[in-house]
Amino acid sequence: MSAEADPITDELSELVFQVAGRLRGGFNAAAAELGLPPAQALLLANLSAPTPMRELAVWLSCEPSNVTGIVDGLERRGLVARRPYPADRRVKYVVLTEEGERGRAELRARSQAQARALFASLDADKEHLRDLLAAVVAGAPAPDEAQIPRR
Amino acid sequence: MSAEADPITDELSELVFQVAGRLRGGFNAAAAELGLPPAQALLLANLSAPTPMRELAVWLSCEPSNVTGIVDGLERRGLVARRPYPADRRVKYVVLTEEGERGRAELRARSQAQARALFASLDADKEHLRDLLAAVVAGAPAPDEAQIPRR
DNA sequence: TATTGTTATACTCTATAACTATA
DNA sequence: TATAGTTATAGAGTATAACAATA
Repeated sequence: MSAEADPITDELSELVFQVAGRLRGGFNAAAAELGLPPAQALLLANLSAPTPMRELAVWLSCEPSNVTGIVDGLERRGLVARRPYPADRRVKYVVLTEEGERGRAELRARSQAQARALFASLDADKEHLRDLLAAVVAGAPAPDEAQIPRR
Repeated sequence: MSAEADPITDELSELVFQVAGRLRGGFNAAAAELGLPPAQALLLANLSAPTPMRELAVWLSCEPSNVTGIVDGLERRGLVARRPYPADRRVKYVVLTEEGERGRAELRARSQAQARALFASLDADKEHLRDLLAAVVAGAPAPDEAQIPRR
């Protein structure tokens, strides 16, 4: 079967990539305004509670060895700190500093402002779009389970 | 205003990233099956007619210097060729070889199969999702001007 | 032995700047 | 002068493998 056999799938893929690209661009711009590289900003935005390094690697869908460098960067900026975990001394918890709390709130506020502008024209259809996208996520088998879940 | 003031925007952003992530994963997997790195696969999938290098850089939203390496890779694999443009001898057109045509069709078929599976559960709502996403793209101001610049 | 985090290393992708050949 | 493509180089981002400390 040719690629032209299912035009609606091509349209959906193209549109999802476009919307995601604008969201990512807005997030990266917000991060740059705060002087943060994208990977550090992504970790900061999702760090709401003390979390072991190993779990951060799952959130970011990357190897644990890379988390070391990302956390190093956030620690150098004074936004997070490593804290020992007495019950298992191999483990280190990453926690937000007070400045990290402020930076995280600022980053989330700025990136959300961009996202709000992107979806503004939908008005009352926003719930509708959410439900359809949720159906896609729920209805399709997860390729792997690594997807920055909660906030 | 706090980040919790607009939960629907957070939900929409999260869901768009999840769906886009699965699409991208499916595309990259299809590319890997053909032995193509993501950037080369992206160019191959979008090359339907002879195109100047400069325009490919606009398509890929990257600097022209990077297109050189990507086209080098595709040329090494025999999938594309550079063709001189007599009317302006500075310009090179990138064209698909016969093997490139086959590879492109195969890549598009495989990635589309993954996308079709992802959206399958929507059934008749696919048109609905498409219209809502199209409204987002049409209703939001383009973040950068990467839209048919000149010529 | 297995696991957490780290280090060292390499590869991909991308941006900047300088270069060439044309215009 | 300006433009198309190239080259050289540097910087993120990520993967693999080996290591120390701890379990």
